[in-house]
Amino acid sequence: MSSTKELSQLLRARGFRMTPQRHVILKILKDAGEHLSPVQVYEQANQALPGITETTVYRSLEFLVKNEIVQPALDENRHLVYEIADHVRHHIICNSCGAQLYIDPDTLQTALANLEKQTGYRLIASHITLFGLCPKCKLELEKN
Amino acid sequence: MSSTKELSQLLRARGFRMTPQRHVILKILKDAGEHLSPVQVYEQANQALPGITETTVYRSLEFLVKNEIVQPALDENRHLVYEIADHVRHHIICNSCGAQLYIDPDTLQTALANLEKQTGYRLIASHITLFGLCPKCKLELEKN
DNA sequence: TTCAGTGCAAAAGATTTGCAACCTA
DNA sequence: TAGGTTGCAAATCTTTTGCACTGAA
Repeated sequence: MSSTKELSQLLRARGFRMTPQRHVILKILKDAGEHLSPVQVYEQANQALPGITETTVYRSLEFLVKNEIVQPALDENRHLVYEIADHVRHHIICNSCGAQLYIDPDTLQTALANLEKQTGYRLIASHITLFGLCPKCKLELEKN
Repeated sequence: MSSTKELSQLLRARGFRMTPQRHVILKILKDAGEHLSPVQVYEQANQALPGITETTVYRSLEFLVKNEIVQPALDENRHLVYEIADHVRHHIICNSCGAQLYIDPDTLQTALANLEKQTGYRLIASHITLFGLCPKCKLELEKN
């Protein structure tokens, strides 16, 4: 991910600002290395920056998503979580038992590149969450 | 999608039951043809079956997901929605303006088939939601 | 008849809003 | 200094839980 200084410049160029709150939230997500719920972010942020509010955390997360710095995903309970958008990481969640499996990014890369060409959209493809059934639950359900 | 009778048998074989509530919820999602929020499902269900509770709607939706009959997705505000899992439909949501675009299913099919082979998971791939930037917002952000 | 499923009521949890004060650039 | 951002407080919306009762098979 870019340095804080680079980010500040980027945001400023877009008419926004870098603030201590956004900086702290960013650092938390970066250090976590996995997705966190808004409440988890708030709890950690409140350690680093006592007095920060949940309102600010919610607003900051939305802001960071819109600026492609942070990425939304669903956790195993289908709750909204956020993570830093600095690397590619896809995973599958089992609808039945919640088991999670991280998967080879390359398998999807070609298809996603094609999609970008077809649609003109730029994909924020650093994290795609697929739902399915893990081998164990698949067997279980197929028993009928 | 299978008939209600077939579904009843399937569920029964798994030790569960088909109830009027589940039947109504299923019909609503089927007729809607698009994803609905739990509250939207509840409102419609309450027309067809006065007295049904939101509790039941939430529990039924979770139940139907676990049995692969219904599929979770995120809407443009990143809220959880549900839809029937009877056909393939993927889409991209613009992180910035919320614009939605349905995309050619074939582009992803090969990659997803490979994934199933690699992981042993069965993917419930009837609806994948990708996040990105639409051409318009992409330009906007690229101005810096 | 059995036990999965529902309704009820309440609690808990998550998210949003308006507005004045604040502080980054 | 300007206007983007935050804190505060409250409202609102969403989701979950325990328990007794009901009804599908």
